[in-house]
Amino acid sequence: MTAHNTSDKIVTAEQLLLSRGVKPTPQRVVIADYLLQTDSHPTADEVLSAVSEALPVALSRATVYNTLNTLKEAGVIKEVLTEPGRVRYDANVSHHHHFVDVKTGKIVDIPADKVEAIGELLGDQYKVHGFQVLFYGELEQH
Amino acid sequence: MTAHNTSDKIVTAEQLLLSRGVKPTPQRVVIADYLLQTDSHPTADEVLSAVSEALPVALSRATVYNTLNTLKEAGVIKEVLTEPGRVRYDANVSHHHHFVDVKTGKIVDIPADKVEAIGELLGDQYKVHGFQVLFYGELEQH
DNA sequence: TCATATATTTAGAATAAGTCTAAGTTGAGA
DNA sequence: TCTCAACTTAGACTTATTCTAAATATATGA
Repeated sequence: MTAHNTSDKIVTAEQLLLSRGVKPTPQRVVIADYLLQTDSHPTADEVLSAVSEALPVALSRATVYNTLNTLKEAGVIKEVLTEPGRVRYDANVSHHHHFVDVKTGKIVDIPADKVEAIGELLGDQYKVHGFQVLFYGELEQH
Repeated sequence: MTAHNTSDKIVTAEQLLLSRGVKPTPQRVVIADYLLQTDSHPTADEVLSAVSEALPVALSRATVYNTLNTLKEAGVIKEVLTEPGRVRYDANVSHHHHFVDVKTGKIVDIPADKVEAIGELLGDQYKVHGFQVLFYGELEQH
């Protein structure tokens, strides 16, 4: 299966892993592939069950966690924290934001340019209850 | 002990709880009080040890969790999600953002108005590696 | 005040997400 | 083909949090 990465070129999960220096084992390929073709921001457990049922070979929970960490360290995927106690994963590693529907829990990507005029905006597509900007970086001394 | 809430009036933790319809038991008062006078965005465990050591009476872990959930539901405090696997708490319930120092883990509040021109900004006080806008709200149908 | 109902707190058991460990499997290169 | 390092695995372990059931405290009404 193929998927779009941040560039416009269509790449296979295998090619993507190779390009990031990750050995494309069958388990890693199938997990990366699943993340590339979904927009559902799944948890590790959701990855495990989705991939397991579409797969003949068994896949262990430990491998799912190992692989997600490997892919994250290699820059192939990103963590998304939206709710307490669970980590979600996103194969869209471009700079973007997230909109969480508080009723359904659905998470959709918001392109970075949409957020330039952060206050208003999204007005006709989304009912924004609130938003949280989370900065990562370094404090200067004192 | 007294603390500033979002208004300028100085209120005791007890007065704050009463105003939010939460019965001010000693345990709740001491926990709310601790949160009001710190800016460290502590986890439940950090609340437990900080409050326990400053307290003659024992305080159980379950009470800390119960109280944090009660205070959150009453709007006295907010959850802050910055890292996987841990929930932090903030008695500043005004609309504001957070800056996480990736070296030290220190979390500081960023006033909402600072974020109006989100891209540049913070330039001379902080080295911003990146930021994440997290929206909460509701999707319109389709 | 006393009795009773209700809310709160507690210790510890239970759960859930994630990590670790040690053994087994795989595959690339000599 | 053999070997070694990398990878995967099951299940034990850890950590954060919730649940349970009993004990305690508080409020209410006679």
